[in-house]
Amino acid sequence: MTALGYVPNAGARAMKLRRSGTVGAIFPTVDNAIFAKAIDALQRRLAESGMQLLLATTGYDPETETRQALNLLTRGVDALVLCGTGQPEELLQQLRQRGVPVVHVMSWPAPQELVAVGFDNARAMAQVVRYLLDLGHRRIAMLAGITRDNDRAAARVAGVRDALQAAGLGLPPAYLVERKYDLGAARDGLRALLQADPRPTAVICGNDVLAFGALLEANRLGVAVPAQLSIVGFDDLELASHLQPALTTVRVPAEAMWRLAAERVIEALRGAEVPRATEIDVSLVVRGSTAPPPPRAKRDLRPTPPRAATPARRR
Amino acid sequence: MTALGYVPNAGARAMKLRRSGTVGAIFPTVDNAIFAKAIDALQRRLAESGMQLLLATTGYDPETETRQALNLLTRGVDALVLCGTGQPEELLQQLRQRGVPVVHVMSWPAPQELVAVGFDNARAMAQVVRYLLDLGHRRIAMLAGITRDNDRAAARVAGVRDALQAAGLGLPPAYLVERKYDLGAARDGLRALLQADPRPTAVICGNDVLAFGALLEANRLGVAVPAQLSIVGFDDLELASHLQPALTTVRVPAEAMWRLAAERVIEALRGAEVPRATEIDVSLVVRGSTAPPPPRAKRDLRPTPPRAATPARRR
DNA sequence: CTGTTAGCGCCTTCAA
DNA sequence: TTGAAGGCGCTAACAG
Repeated sequence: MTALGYVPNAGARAMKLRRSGTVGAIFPTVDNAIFAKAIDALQRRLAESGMQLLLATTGYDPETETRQALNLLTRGVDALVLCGTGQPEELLQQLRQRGVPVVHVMSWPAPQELVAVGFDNARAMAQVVRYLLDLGHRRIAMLAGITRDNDRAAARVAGVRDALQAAGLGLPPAYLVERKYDLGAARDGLRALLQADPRPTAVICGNDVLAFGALLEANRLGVAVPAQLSIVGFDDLELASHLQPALTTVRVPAEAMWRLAAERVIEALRGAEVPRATEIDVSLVVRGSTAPPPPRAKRDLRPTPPRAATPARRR
Repeated sequence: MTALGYVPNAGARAMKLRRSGTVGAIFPTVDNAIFAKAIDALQRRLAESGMQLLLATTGYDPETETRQALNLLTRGVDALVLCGTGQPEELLQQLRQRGVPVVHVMSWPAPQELVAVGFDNARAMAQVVRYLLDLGHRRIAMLAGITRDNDRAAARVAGVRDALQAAGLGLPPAYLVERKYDLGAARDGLRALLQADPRPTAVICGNDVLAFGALLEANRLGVAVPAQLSIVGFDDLELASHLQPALTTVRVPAEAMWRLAAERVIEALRGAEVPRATEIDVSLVVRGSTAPPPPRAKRDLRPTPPRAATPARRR
């Protein structure tokens, strides 16, 4: 019978068994190494249990996320994996009443009723801030991702802001810039931050892509990293350790986290009681892009006399 | 009725309509920006036509590719998108007799009976070789991807080899190294090539990831790019234009190519007659990582007296 | 242990 | 225009 090339029909199978062996995952985009890793890990773990991944992307738009979620449900997915916990309430409610298992990844803590596997974005950033403070930095700026409709990006900004406030500092408007996660935007963001007066001695980036852009732009502008400017990223992508200087960043065990998310899905589909929120540990990896601030900048917190902003040479 | 949260059941629908509205795509891996772009483009174009992407990966293993293809068919995909044309004959035959539309992407030309959208990997590389020859290079080496089970990687090596041979040169074993597509392996590969005597004055890389690694390693070793060593990549990933020096590379219009592949799928599912093989134009983008060879190296083709190999400092 | 059958939810056809 | 019914391919329950 296999000689005849028979393969079962999944539609009929799904109809009878009332499950499709298919899990949906919705990502903001797939064009970011951190999500590529996620897809990879999810896909592999699900495949090990004979399940297939159905992929959808939202372009960071919550309405699209809702549409895609319903689309996937129509497609008969047995469960959903979502990024973060910031989904529209109406969507969450609909998923709840439909009884589809949902696992939220990358955020922790999470609202009571959600199943989540993630890390504490704010706490991680607070750790970064404390590290920079310990080095002697006082002028700490942030090159953040777009926080709108992105609970992780927002939590990272909040973490930085709160930690700075706790240290008697703050995050003034000129020290906070939001940019898309691409190298061009990141470079532009760094230039904007370098216009601030006094100029920051350290820039915390919302993720490694932003940090790569910042690093490249600093190199181009002749701003020495880390001597004149410290840069910190988030994610620890492969490239982070290869750049020169190597990037100090927050390591996220993405592979393990997404694998665990897949496991939660599988448990839930087995009918097992799954833990609500699971925290994944992240840690600061110190490399060459951070150092104490230059002596002149260390002295005080008050504005230095205005200087001409570094002119942005054309590429 | 939508107020009750009704969504149709895709299984039943698929059964009745004899199509699932689902297209399968099989990639070697998703953890490479070039494939991430591909997934993104495919997914978007299919979504525009109300179709959903089912994703599978092979880890560059042809057996896994066969298994995944059958898996996807079981899942009821209406069509398949595959990378390259190097699939096992038994798989292609099975797909043919089953009558599933299949589109092969990234390779051109393709065997008569296949529907393909791709570019001529060998010709693109020949163009790179000619460019380097015109600059005056004679010692041209290649840092290739793993060619086994990868028709694109193999075609790129063949393109380089043939073009060198046509110029009365060749690609001796010491000038050809194959490495996985990751930065660590690429750096190692560059070190290996730099041991060759005489040392190459230009290195053509199988893709941009390898080129990034080569560039980073050259920087670390203090080998000036492009003054002492020219480096060429393939793909034109975002990072290529941002690195210092910016990478000379072959631009592949990935977005357009994958979109067209999706279009071919859609046409085929409409029952339209689809063009067999469509060639996508690629072009060399000259940036800062290539220049004429250093004067000393330019002189002759014969081995220079052996020197100590560049010692590989630890990172 | 093997063989038969009902029904999963939808769409299309045919009847009223 | 609205309504009823068959069958897509499978599995599980049940009969022989």
